[in-house]
Amino acid sequence: MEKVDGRLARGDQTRRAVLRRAVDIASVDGLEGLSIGRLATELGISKSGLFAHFGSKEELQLATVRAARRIYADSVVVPAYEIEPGLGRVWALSRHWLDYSRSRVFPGGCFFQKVSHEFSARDGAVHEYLAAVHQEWMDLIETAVAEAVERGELADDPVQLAFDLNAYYEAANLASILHNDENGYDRARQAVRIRLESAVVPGTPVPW
Amino acid sequence: MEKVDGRLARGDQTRRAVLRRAVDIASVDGLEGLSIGRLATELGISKSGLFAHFGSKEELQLATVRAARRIYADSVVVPAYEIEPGLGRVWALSRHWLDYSRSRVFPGGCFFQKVSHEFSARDGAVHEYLAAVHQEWMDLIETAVAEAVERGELADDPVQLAFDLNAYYEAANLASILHNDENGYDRARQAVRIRLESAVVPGTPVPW
DNA sequence: AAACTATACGAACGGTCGTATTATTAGTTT
DNA sequence: AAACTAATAATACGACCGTTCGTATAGTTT
Repeated sequence: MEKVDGRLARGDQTRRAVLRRAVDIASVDGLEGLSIGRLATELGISKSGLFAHFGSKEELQLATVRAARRIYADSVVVPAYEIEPGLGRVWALSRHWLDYSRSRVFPGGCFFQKVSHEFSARDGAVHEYLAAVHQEWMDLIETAVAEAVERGELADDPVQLAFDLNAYYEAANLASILHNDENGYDRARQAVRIRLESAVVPGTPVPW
Repeated sequence: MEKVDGRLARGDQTRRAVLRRAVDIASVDGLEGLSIGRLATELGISKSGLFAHFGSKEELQLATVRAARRIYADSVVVPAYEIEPGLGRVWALSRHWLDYSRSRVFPGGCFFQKVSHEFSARDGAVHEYLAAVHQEWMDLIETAVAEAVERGELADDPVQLAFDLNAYYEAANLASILHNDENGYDRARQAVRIRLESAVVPGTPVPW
């Protein structure tokens, strides 16, 4: 993948550029709307040259999802994990998720919401990978909540609370893109706060 | 549209059959995955004959969304409106929505969640219509909540509560299709109950 | 310098897409 | 039965799809 001196081989540079563009296109038009010819034209390279990097459309789609997962992790998970475990981290996770959607890290809003719905009712490798990423994400929220419970800051079922929080995020994302306004984010932020307040152990200092 | 004796003209029968199949396909593969050739083949009619009913792909898509809206209204809104206005109706709305998703009125789960995400970041008539239907739906929940508030059964901001409830519905729908299990529905039902309990005026008889 | 590998290219393939034009059938009206 | 209208079909079009192939070039290794 990488040379010893840190530079990228020629092919990896291309691959990286392709995937950076691919995630943006897919966040708007989906992984099927992402066509190889269109991608090549937009990047000014040949269709066949691009194709050779992946070998099949499905491999391109999988690579695109993997690339999006890295960007997502950097935008949401990493910053939230800089906060100490506990209620503060749960709150940070919520804030960063909503910022990630609002700031259009992907131009079409949350990449994963888009393509998860696109592939939700099909089968194949892409569906399975997306289902795994979704589960991974839910587990991550549940863990963050469970840590806050262990510390005596929250008292609630982590699975239920994680479900609720994630529901607010996604509803805000869809509303903002569909209606092109940002009201949903305030609604979601409010929903998160109310929901956390209903679970917070009295006396716990609160991060908002 | 309809003859005086109640029978449908030949063309309307075809149109109806086309749209019934179209909503099913679109709920699985989206409105772009819904191709005219495929639709004609599955119905055993000619592509050109089918095409003549709509005149363009976009018109077919719009007609499909309108057809889905009718089915949705019959499955969710009508049954909920048989209940008296108030908390009972809000609860009925939630139950019927979750049943509508769970029972796969559309094989791919909620038609509108699917195609709303598909067209969320594009522009054109389909996007606009879907945004309007989404708003119409949110208004409907808000109204149901507001009626319960007027009756002194709930005390909360109707817009906020409607946002939260709808978020639970959609999260359950996605989880159930993506992972092919029904746990999400119980989670959502629980979330709705908890959220309503947090807003219910003490002394109000509760419908669950 | 020669041999080899990685990368990119242009051209073409069989298919399917949405759409347009023209013909044929079925139903209704006179 | 003839005339007319509504509905369906047949055929064709250019554009784009994912994919394959043969070839050219650039970079590295010997």
